[in-house]
Amino acid sequence: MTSPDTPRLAAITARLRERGYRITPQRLAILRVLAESPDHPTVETVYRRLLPDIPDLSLATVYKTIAALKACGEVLELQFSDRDNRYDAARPEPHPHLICQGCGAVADPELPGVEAMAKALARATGYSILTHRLDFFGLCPKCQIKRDKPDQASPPDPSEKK
Amino acid sequence: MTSPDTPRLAAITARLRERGYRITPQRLAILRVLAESPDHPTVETVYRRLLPDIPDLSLATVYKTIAALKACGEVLELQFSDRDNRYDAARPEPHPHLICQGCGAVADPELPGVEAMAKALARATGYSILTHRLDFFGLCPKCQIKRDKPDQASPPDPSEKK
DNA sequence: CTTACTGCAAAAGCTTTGCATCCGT
DNA sequence: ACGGATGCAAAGCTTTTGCAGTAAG
Repeated sequence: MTSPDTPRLAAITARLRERGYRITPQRLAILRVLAESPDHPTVETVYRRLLPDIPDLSLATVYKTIAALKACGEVLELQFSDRDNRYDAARPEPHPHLICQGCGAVADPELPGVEAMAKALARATGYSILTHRLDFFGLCPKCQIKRDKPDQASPPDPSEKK
Repeated sequence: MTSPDTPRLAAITARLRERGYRITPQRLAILRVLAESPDHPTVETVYRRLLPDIPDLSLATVYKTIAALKACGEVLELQFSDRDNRYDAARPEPHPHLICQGCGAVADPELPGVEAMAKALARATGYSILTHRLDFFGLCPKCQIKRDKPDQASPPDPSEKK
């Protein structure tokens, strides 16, 4: 029932182990979701996806596992103050995101050039730039259509909610 | 004692008025801070700066005033989930920020090119892009120096804290 | 005068923490 | 066995909300 480890998942567990973290079944499952979900899940989403398989999983464990990943630099955290943070352990290095304000989808567009901006900025300002965040907010094609038909409005993330 | 209105402050109050919002002394003071502070203050910071002049000001009023500004599109909100949000009513349109992780300073570097990226992205993905956020995180020159002398570490925002 | 605004306190979220028990290594 | 991890519940923080009194237009 357990799928084979992807290279990325293997790299994460290796890193955690060498930092002294233990790989428990809960952690492995959480890491798998974080490393293999292309949708930048929230903590809640990770939790709910795993609950059927691990009925006594706790939200705290998901938070703590993500804290471990952050300490190792193995996850990218997209912070929001008005909604749940979202996580990407598949690509922990900073990269641009395209966020649909209709359905909440988060995509990873290919968009080079930011690194160059960072270098130019560092040169111009004297700052040492360690990381960055580039998010574009808008409406995906689907939500643009739905926006025109007020009948069937598009609630954020209709699939999995409280 | 009251400084003359800057053009930006006048524009904000005009916009609020035409939307049916009332300009109270508290609001005017809050708007003044938000529109004229170059340091992207937090709600707490706005509150503490005004407390000497308006001793019974409440935090809720600051939050509510910012909500009004957001509804009118007259303030830029930089959201963080692990610290207070920061606000810029001087330049409400999206623009890059340079954030020092040592002292918490937020600067407005001149850095064109993001708009072009947004247009290219919209074309390539079919998304309609409404806004964006570009933040660079690093250490300002001062904090780089302090980082080397562990003696006098640089606490975030040494001037005004709880 | 009408209706929005203020300040206070309570409520709401999301995230973190304390602790006893459990289980990787 | 040792020491970190888990799960539960409580605590923490920032932000929002409800309400009675107050004041802008």
